[in-house]
Amino acid sequence: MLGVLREGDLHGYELRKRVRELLGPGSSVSFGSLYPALARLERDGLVREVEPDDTGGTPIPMTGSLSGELAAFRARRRPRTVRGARQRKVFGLTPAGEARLGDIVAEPGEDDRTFGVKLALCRWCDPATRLALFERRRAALAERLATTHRSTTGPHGALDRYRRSLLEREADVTERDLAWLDGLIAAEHESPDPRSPQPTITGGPSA
Amino acid sequence: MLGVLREGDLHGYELRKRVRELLGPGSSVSFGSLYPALARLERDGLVREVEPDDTGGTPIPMTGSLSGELAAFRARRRPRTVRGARQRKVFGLTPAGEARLGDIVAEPGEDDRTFGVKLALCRWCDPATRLALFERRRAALAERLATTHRSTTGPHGALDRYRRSLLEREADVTERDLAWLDGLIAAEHESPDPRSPQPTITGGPSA
DNA sequence: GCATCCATGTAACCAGTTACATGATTTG
DNA sequence: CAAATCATGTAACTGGTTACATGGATGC
Repeated sequence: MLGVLREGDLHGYELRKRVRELLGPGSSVSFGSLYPALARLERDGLVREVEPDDTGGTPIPMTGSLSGELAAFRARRRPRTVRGARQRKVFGLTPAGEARLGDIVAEPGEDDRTFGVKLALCRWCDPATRLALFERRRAALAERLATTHRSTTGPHGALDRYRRSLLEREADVTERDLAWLDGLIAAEHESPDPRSPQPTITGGPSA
Repeated sequence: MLGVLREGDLHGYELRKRVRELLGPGSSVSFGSLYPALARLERDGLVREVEPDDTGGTPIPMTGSLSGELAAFRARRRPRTVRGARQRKVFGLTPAGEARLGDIVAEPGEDDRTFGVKLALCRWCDPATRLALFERRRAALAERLATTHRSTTGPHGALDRYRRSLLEREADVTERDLAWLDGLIAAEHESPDPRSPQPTITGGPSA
């Protein structure tokens, strides 16, 4: 949620949609978990209700140069029955929230799910943290590959063909992920920070 | 747990180890979840405490020579301090548990995690159910591939390179999984039920 | 005016993790 | 005998899902 909000202020309903598409199909983020989580974040001072500056909520243009953070102190609950802006509560990251987001990407201990999320958000952290994330992931995958190979030739000699196939697939995916990560790491060394430059030449974010 | 018990009676401690290795590295099954779950299964009549017949539990010296202790049905909590058989409670599947296991593999709605588990256990269900499982999974992956491709060329034109790479990897893995599943399905058509035959010719378990 | 979507929440329930408590067995 | 491992549990905390309750906005 912090990572999605980093890209622009949003209200809960829209935030949920973004989170769902970020986590990919099959993800389950219900309102019953999202709103309490949002309330917790607000209580901890990581997000804050802000003026709806319409960068979020509507699928409008791109490059929302995130001009938020301004005029946030005036965010009060006045009835905004303006067309297209109902009783929505729009949230934005606080500085503390941004810091927390950086910490989350930086702190170790990512599994398959969380690594995907971190990768999707790592644009917002500094190049060193990002590279460390990649290297950590690479080490974890290498370790896993070794474990998987041990399993195939392991003590339980008699694996049925389904489990064997499962292990083979696992090894295969892990190997490819390693190569994929190597590519990411190499790209990182070439141009460590793709966010600020916004290069219109060197194959930037947009095709 | 039902699936692991299907292969032999086990006590909780050993069951946890088996479940952990079944779910692969990075899985987290704690005692605090396992024992209550086991208690629920027993309450629901899916598992039952049985005599330890040493097929599972210890790879150590067999034949506990538990002589004429007649300890059979009255497996009370009395201290059975026989060597190699401590105060363990060994559980086995009941017929209802076996049926439930079959139902679980058969019922739709598997995500990435649960499909792996089902595949690892599908040896125990009938070929038709198994094939249906594979076909369902195949359809789900095809759907996902389409979704992923829509995302790459989607409305949010501006994907940073990390997200783009993530989507490309996702598409790649999904494509390979489709091919992998096709292989499994083909193999299924060739020999639908590999549990009894145990062919020693067509590329056995060990390399 | 009624259905439907948008939008925000709350309450009951369920389940998992961590940490704790206990004790038996084996091993050095 | 002390420490490590095996083995079974319980309690507190956390957090997620489902279902429910509410209400404004939009379209027919």
